[in-house]
Amino acid sequence: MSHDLDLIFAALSDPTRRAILEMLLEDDMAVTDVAEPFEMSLAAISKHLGILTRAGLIVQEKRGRVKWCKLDPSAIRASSVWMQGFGQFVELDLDGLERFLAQELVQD
Amino acid sequence: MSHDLDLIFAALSDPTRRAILEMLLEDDMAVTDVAEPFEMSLAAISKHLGILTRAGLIVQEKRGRVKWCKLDPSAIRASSVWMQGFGQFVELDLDGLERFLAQELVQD
DNA sequence: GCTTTGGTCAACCATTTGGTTGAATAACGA
DNA sequence: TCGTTATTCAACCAAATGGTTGACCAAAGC
Repeated sequence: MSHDLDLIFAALSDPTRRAILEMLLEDDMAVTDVAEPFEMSLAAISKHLGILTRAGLIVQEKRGRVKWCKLDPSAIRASSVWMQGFGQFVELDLDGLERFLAQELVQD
Repeated sequence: MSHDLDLIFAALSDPTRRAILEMLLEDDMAVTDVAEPFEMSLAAISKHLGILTRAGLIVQEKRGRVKWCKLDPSAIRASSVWMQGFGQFVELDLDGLERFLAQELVQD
């Protein structure tokens, strides 16, 4: 529950795990399907998913023999809040954020 | 120059380094002064500062025998931009961001 | 029931990480 | 010039990380 920034940032520091998060942005996925595009063992992916889960970045729910993985917004929000503590940085980023929000509106 | 998210998030995953960043938010500091509140060797802090520098989170500038450390916004911005890719998350965080921005206006 | 499918566990390995200490370097102050 | 201050370097260490493989368990499917 309490968002551990150590775990969150450590989880985000690995490119495989960031790629997994980006995949889950598209849709919820089963473990096997998450593993498919990567050139590493299923066990390795399973470990990565465990790290993402412990960091609170995803949740895993077992239905039948399939374990579904889906994004959990709360941890990303926690780290994002920490970053917002860097007021001057957020201020400097307003341009980018504005562009982003404009783009969001188009997509709706 | 190219912001390496691996390095940035790995740098942010250590509590000592996040504390250092928060200290530098107050003011630029010399290496010895950065080390003062921590119960670890100066060499260890020097390593942490190296990691923050390589991640692009701070810049170090030597004047005389003193090396000054200051925040560098660009890397935080890079990671923040990556997070913004998670559109649904940003959307969920807009309330907090609005409060933050309102607070910023008061401070000006 | 038996076989396949989905996923984890355990043991292992190489590499990286975060710390230590002691020596080295470089600039300032007297 | 000499000692002090600021900082890094090098060697070392224990623990964590990211991967492997093979055995294992549980749920379907035939």
